[in-house]
Amino acid sequence: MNKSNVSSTLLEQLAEELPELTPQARKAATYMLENPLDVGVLTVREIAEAAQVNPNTVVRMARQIGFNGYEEFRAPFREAMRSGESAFTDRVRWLQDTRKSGELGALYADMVHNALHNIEQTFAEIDIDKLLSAAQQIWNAQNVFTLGVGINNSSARNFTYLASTGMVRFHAIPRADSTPIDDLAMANSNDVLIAITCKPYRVEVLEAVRFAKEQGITVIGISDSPASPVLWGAEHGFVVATDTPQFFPSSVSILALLETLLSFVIAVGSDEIVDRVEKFHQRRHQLGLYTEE
Amino acid sequence: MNKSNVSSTLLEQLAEELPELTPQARKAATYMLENPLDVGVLTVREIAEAAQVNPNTVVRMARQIGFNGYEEFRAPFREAMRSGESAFTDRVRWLQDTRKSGELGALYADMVHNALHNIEQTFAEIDIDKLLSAAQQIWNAQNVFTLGVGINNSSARNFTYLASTGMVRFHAIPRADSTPIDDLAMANSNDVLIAITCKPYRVEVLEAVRFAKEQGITVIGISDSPASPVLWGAEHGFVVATDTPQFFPSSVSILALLETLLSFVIAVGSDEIVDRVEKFHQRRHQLGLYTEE
DNA sequence: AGATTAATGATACAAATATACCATAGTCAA
DNA sequence: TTGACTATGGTATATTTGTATCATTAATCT
Repeated sequence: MNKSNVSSTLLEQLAEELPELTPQARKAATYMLENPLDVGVLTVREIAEAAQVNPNTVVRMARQIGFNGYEEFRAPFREAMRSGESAFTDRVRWLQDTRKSGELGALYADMVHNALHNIEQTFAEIDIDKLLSAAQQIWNAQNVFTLGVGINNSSARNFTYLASTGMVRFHAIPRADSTPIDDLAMANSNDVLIAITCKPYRVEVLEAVRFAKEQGITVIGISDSPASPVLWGAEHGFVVATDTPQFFPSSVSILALLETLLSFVIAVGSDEIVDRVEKFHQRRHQLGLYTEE
Repeated sequence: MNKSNVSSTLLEQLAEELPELTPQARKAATYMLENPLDVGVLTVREIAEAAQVNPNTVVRMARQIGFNGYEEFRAPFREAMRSGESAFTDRVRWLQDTRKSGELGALYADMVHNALHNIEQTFAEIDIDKLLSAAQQIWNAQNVFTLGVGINNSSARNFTYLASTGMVRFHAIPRADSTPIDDLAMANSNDVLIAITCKPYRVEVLEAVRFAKEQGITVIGISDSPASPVLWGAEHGFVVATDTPQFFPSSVSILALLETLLSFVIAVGSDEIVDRVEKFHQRRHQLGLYTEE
């Protein structure tokens, strides 16, 4: 983790001075901050082209930062790349270095290691065909309810939000001031329920799943154990890993799974979705919700 | 993404043809094999100097390998370094197997690979000391507001929910039917604002950050670029990687970062928190919210 | 041995590079 | 408005770059 390498401190400096820079220079600097590897490799014209600015601006930017020119500015980047110290070199190496730097370094490494391991484990266990058939049922459904209470509510909302930008009839439940079963009252066999709960299992969720099955709703269960009751009667079940060195479980792989599931739905759903998403964002740009650039 | 990267096969080819090369050319080739990073960065003269050969020899060597010149020979090296593929070896071998199983297998592998890579990249860039000082300020704060709109709202809620099981005065904003600034109206210099926004940046969030700074609130910014305006005036800034092969950005590493931040807060906050969490769950068990086992 | 060829180095040159210089388009104060 | 000033783009230039050419050396073979 030793980030005392030349380029990273230089990048920090660049980030600090970013607001002081002239608009075009900032555009150039922004590109370089986001693509530091390019700096070491590309020429003035090339990077100007990539950053969509005038080559001159690149040189001027380097001057505003305090160098004599682009060449001088680029030197430390090249040096960093040559010696391989440019970021994200060896994953294992920096994790090990981190381990040595005190207690918190160890905690940090554990957290990262766990996150990576959870994702690996989760996706290693999952059957692509099952994921696909779940995605198909979602695509064909009339309504899709995603149920998570407590910590998992945020995952349900995340998924629903993403899905809603391209498709209609996605609902995160329970809604505020409601209960899962109430929210499912109107659902029927054309609908899908994605139910998420991990140990210790929340009774509302299990009850909702039971209710859903009675109604003929297709149930996709997500849990942290293959023995979980949410998977019992579920048409599709996915098991995620949620370990942390902390008292709380990690939602990272649940989210990763949901994102992947959504990507499958999109793949199944063809281009229709893409168009809708574009319009969604266009509308928002027009509304001024986003800053330009 | 595709790890059948150009440079490595090129290097293999170079190694194979090494014996056929002329002595000086071999000297040059040997140096390049041992210092492939140099190739992407150095000029003919520079690398000739480094390899202790005549500049001409370098060009001739490239020709003997089958290129039109050094420039053409160097191109794949530069490209590899630009995209950062020169550094890391693939984490999970099973991903490559997956790749072969059809289109959806490739999508699956891409999603997983991205999730892993995003986490790696995110945590490789983050400075533990900064994370620690952010955690300390959170622990010492009177109120902690976590702000995310759109997709990031779920991350804010997730973090707030987790934190609230062990600590009081955490708030996810904007609350329903409210605006970020309204929710911050009561905040002051004893408080902390964690502001999350990724490209395209949401103006509400930027405005809230500006407002927060005026009020003297400590700002922790989380974004997907070191050039992001949320980081400009922020006391602490963290950059996360959010790439996906999809139209939507991934929240996975944001969540992983927040979980790690929370674990640091807990580490800073000593055992107090642990006790409270235990009581929190005991209470819930008593209330019958959980199923036994 | 000398004759022939391959390998290497020195120098020359055209293209590309970073940058200096100048012109123009905005921007703000008076 | 006008005028001063800043930011930006276009063009010119000195330098560096990759490469071609030629001279020299070393190796190989009658």
